[in-house]
Amino acid sequence: MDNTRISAILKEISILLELKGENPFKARAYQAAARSIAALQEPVAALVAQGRLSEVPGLGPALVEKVTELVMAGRMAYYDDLSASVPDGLLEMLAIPGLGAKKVRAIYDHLGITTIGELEYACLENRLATLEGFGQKTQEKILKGIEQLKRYRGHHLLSQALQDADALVQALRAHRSIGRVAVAGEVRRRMEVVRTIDLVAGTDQPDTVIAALRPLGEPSLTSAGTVTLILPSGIPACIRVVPDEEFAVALYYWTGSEAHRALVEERARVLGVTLDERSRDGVPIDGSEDAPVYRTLGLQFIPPELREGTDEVERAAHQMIPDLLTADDLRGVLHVHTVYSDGTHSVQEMADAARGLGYTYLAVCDHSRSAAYANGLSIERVRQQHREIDALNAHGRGLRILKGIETDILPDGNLDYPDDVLAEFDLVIASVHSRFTLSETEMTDRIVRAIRHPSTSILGHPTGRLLLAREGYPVDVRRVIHEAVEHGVILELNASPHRLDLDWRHLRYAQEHGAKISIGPDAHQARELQDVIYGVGIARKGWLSAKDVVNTMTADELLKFLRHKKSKTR
DNA sequence: GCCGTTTTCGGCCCGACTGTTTTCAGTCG
Repeated sequence: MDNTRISAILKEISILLELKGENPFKARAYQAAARSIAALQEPVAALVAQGRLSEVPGLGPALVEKVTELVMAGRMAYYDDLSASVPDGLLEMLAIPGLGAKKVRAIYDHLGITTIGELEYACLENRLATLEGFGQKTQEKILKGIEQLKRYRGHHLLSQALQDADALVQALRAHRSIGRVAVAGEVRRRMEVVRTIDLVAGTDQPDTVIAALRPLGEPSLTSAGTVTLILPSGIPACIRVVPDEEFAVALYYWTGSEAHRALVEERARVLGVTLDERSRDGVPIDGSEDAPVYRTLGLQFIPPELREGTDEVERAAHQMIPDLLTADDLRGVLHVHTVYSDGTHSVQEMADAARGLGYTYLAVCDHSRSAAYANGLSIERVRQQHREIDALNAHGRGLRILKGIETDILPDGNLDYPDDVLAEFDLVIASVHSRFTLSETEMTDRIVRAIRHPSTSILGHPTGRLLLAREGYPVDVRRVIHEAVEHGVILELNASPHRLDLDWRHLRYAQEHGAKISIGPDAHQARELQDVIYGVGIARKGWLSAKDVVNTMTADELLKFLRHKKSKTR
């Protein structure tokens, strides 16, 4: 059992304890232990074997015993009992905005409701509003939340889908009788959320595909030569099994999107060519990729991320598809948190991890003082962190640490420190973390005010959305983009797979209007530095090239760029 | 349930908002 799974179980116990109304500090202790284990560099199993589990912070005698049981026996009686005593539906209800453990408990205790479906029905019957502590507004809010959840249902984060797609590809490649294998569909197009994982496998033996995938679920063959299965994560997968010589066209076809295919087929029609899901004019096009499909139509290769049916085919016809950003173009990491605020690793640990990934600089951007929940930095602690960064930079071993901050944009649009303190940072990310309920005009004015502050370098996660969990706050994104361009402020493409904000649909508009973009992982632990790959996918989807993205610069170039901006606006 | 010390139990992160109340509980970031 790996650390991720152990951490997840401890986290679930903490939620179950809250739902049962147990001592909240006990629940928090489990949460702390979960976090602590997630941050460990070595496997818990190894610590158990060496009798060193008690050295992990947050693990006392009781938890050492329980975690040891989990590792040795593969299960924990306490968790099993707890889990059995709480209906699964109650955990799902917690995803509804405005519903916390106490309210869910009350709904269960007084109305006997155990599923979201029943809850919806009770709201429609006006039964919730009569419950003590609840009212009309709460009932409406819950109904709205349920509507939102329904919209999200059947969608999955790109990060999970990519991980699952990898596992599928590995499983298929392990079989010699399967030729070419590639990821297609929404995952290949790097949609921020996906409904299915599509793959194309070149073989005339669907049975082999089924055998190869049996360890991952219960694969079955549909009549159209498609193998389907539901993965352990809950994501459905479709593997299109085609003869190897039809691979290239099938990969093109199943990558989509439908709108893109319509444009390509129109192009083919004009050229007097027929293109179906298998061949061109009945003749297969050979290739391990689908580039030959585009070549045969006289088109420049269209990277899968751009295949959304806008103007990509027209651009390709005129050789106007730009060189898109690649992960190798990035030299520095912007926007990570450390133990100073709500991160799990120290400045040095984050720096070591960034160096290990080949980056040459790292901007540490912890939370500012108003973010009490995230242990935001007082002015004194800012200075303390700066001293630590200076000391680490004195023998930097190839990685430079920049003094950054993620400052809250206060409700009135001011930043969270006096101007003289803000001037001490190399880089200032300004983000909205509170008061999401302003009107669009008020919110936009608030953000514009922050953009106009001379110290603001980057506008963090510009719309504040959390994918499959929370809509962004209302904001006039185009106005924000224009203000940012005018005042030399960089727009963040937050690469956390939960955010991917700014959205790629806005990124292209920003790029066309001269905006500069930074890609930041918003990492709260070392492992999350690798989240930049999701940002790169979305950047490509937004038609960005290396020149549009500021962390393709060297540290010196970036600092010069930021200083220039400051001197211009002061 | 953990931690630290006050060596045997008290404190554990907090401020603001919202909706329900009529002084506060629950949720959220």
